[in-house]
Amino acid sequence: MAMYWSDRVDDGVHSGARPPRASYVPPHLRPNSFVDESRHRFHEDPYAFDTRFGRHRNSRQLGRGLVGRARGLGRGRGGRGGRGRSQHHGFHDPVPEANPFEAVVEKFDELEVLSENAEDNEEAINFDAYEDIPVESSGENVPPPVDKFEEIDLGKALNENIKKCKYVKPTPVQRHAIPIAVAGRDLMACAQTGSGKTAAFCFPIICGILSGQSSGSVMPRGARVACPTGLILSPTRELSCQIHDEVKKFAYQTGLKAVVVYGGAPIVQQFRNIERGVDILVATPGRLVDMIERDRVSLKKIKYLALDEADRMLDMGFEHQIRKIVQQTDMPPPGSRQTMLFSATFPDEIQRLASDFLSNYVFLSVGRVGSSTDLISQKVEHVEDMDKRNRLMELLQSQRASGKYGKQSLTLVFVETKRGADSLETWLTSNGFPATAIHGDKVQLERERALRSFKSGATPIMVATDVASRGLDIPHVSHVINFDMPRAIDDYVHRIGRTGRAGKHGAATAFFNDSNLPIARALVTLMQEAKQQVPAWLKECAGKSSHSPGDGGGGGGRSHRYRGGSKFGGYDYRSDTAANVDYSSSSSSHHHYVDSRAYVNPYATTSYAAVPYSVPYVADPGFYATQHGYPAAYGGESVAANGWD
DNA sequence: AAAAAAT
Repeated sequence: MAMYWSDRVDDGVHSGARPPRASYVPPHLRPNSFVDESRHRFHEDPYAFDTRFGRHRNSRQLGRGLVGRARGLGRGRGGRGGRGRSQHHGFHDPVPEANPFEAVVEKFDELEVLSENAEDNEEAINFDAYEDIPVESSGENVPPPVDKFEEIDLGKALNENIKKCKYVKPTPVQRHAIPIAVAGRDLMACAQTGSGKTAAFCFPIICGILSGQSSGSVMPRGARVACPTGLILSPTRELSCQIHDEVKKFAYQTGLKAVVVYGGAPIVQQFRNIERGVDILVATPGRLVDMIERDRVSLKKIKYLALDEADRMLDMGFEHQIRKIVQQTDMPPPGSRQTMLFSATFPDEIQRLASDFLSNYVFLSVGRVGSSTDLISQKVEHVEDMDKRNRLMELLQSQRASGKYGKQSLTLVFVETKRGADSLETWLTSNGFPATAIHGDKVQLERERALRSFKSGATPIMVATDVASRGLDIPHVSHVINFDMPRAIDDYVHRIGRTGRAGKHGAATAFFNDSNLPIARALVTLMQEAKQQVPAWLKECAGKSSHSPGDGGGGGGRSHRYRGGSKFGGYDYRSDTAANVDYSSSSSSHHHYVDSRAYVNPYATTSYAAVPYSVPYVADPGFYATQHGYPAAYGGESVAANGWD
């Protein structure tokens, strides 16, 4: 890569000082805008989507730096506007911002076709299925939900990007969470897998930074400490990368810079990336701690903190690191920053831990209906360990025979151990099934290669440990097989959530035997709430199992309490904690929205999701009709989406 | 007894 400004740095200004890295120039030494801009034009030239979305190059230039200022004025909040940022990037950014939409052009083509169909079919959508969207919010003065993105002033640039993402309408979690977050409130949000959580916390962060007053990520003179304004933490490297890809799309041409850091990859390159300025840092905990300890990242400017898969982040293995990051650094305390926690599952105990990080927060729970669990046909088979491979083979053969196999119909197989993943992959491959495997013992490059190969359909089967259970948005996963059941029901929820995304149908098959008895009860409850047929033998197992780690009855160890009695995927623990004096006061309010119609939503009858659900939910009786067969309409039509979950 | 996450 050419180093445009290294000369400039070396001559004069810094002659006596330690020579900076060739790739790094402190913001105050970067060249002025006009010189830079001409170079920009040259480098940026072929923007595929420009014609596609009818954008003019002028508007792109406008978008760089000016938009923020214009918006700031428009809101009367002024302050920093575009100026603070452009001191270290924006017009001055030496590295042209890559077009984050280019990579998904194919996907857009697909989407256009599908959304046309969706419009045709719109009236066929079974809105009875959405009759009782249970949305519950609690906390003081909860900002009301919106029905359209336009109802919130997210700013011109962000609105443009939302359009480019083809998000026509907010998903339920977005409708509720975005107004809460844009109002500056802390938030604990429980929303189903595949329901658009990433955008729900990204939009407010981007919007907030753009309109904020702080000088944000401008680096101190001569220092190489990056001071991001927004921090997004996630539990796996791949998920962090995925979030980063989304953030780049949402923040495109806003002048904001998003960088991702994670382990298993050369830290030097990541240092280079953050040195160029970072407004929004996406990270896995370990690498971030490392960078903080090396004084390369400071969290003192953090105004927005988001934890994705927050329950996992506060789980035993992670809690220490998270506390270190959130409570033992120079990060501003709750109240001085805005904190948002998102997950599909939120056990009480984790909520209790999480409240340490929050200040007067709103709890939001968006229920199952219209979410992935309703769109996933769940099936449990009693299979002994020694029969699992044969049964898996039968399933795969049956899928192949019915054409539900290949690029558009991926199968994700979850196993318990890393070793198990490797051996199953080998076995599948040697039996003629193109499979790959992903787990934490593989080097990062292999992990990424496996994921790519799976996504592309080159190997339509992927064997995975729980490294792939959370958050990953892999289009076209039509079948999730729990070859080994997880120990905790929450993990089951996340695993099956890899299918049935963005309104698409999915199937989940679990191999269950006596070693899984501990989660039988929680599994039955979960399936019943998702209106799934539960085999009689499984109910019997549930009766037999004394205490499951998921039903709230168990004691000791990691606790995954599943609220059998709740209609919701999540439940504000504050509302049944008498001891919690902070929130049981009369000043707190408790909203319970049932149905997009009960809460007047004239748009609910047209399209429900950001990416319209094109497939009406109709329970497939054929799924259970045959013991081994798979339904013909398996998987339905796909509506690919990004930023879901 | 498992997976993940820093080197």
